Amino acid sequence: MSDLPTTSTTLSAAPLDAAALEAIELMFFAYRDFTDVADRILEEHDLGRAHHRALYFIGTNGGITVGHLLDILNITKQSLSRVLRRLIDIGLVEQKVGSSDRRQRLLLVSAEGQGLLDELIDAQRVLLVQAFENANADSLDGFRQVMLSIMTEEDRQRFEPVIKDWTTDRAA
Amino acid sequence: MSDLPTTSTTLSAAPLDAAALEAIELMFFAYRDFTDVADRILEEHDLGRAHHRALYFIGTNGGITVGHLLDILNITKQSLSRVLRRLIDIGLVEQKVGSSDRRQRLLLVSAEGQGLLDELIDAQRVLLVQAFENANADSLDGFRQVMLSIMTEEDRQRFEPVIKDWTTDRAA
DNA sequence: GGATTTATGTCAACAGTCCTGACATATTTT
DNA sequence: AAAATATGTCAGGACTGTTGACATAAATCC
Repeated sequence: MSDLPTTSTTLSAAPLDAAALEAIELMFFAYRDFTDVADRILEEHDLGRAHHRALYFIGTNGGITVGHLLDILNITKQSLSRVLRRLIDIGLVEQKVGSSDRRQRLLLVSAEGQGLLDELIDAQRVLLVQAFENANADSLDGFRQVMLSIMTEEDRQRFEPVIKDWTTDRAA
Repeated sequence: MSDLPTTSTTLSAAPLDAAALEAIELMFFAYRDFTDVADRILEEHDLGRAHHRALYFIGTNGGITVGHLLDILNITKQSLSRVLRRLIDIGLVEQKVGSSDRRQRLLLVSAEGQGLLDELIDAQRVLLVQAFENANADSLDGFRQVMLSIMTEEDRQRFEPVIKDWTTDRAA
């Protein structure tokens, strides 16, 4: 299906280009406002976005190694170190020596860390659920498909190939 | 339609919540990879994202005032000043005294600035057009609807209520 | 078992971007 | 003439990212 691009590409170039130009701005404003709801919570704890990202991926990948976290975040270990040190010092994240490889430091969120993470996730989840409810039922899948297509193949592989069809559960 | 939330919300809460959790990560990875293609070009010119944003909104709003640009970007004038100074000093942006209000400094991209901006827009446009082509035809509208719903009402008003239905142009 | 590689941590310095607070100038409005 | 507005700038601080250099402990290789 992706082998006949020249024909359809040429024919639909202008409208797709116009949509792409609008999408550049959609990405900017939507992402800004999306991160904003978390930033307000983080401010109360004197934490930044980098702390949020680390806490998030540690929380959703309990026992993750430092190296794997670096792979996900795509930053240097020195950058992560500063953030991680802080999260550990204030007791939001804990470290455990790896069982099979004792060089590894497995990362885990503490109860307090989970509390903050829940708060952060809830804020963004509320925003997203509202957005999904505002849009029509198929919009969610379209959104998902486009977002997956925008990212690199490497990042795309972090996601499940398909999400279960939640629309059928609606009448349940 | 947004006045009967408890019923539909409760019934579809679990699946929508799951989709929202995934969407948090979709936003993170898609936005990162989306900005990355521009960042690589900016690096060659020793410019940052802040310069990109300013250049973009000046280029797409020729003659915009400093104050209006501040409204769009939601940053302080001191932050913008540093970025703007640089763009003006290296000749990518020019200023013109306002005709009706001579206190205003109307901002315009130079020919050289437009060249760089075209390069930046092209890079992201290619990525987006590919994404739109990978996804099915309706996905674009779903993507658009969700992105619009995520942002604040204030930001949403910057967009046209509807985009012309490009799917009909496909056979043209 | 000694040499090498790997996983992690840290010190130092620099850059980009954002913020707050304080002032200054020119122009418009009251 | 006084007050408000649009813009610019100086100073200093915070967060987050980078590079480069080292250090330690543990695993792996030969």
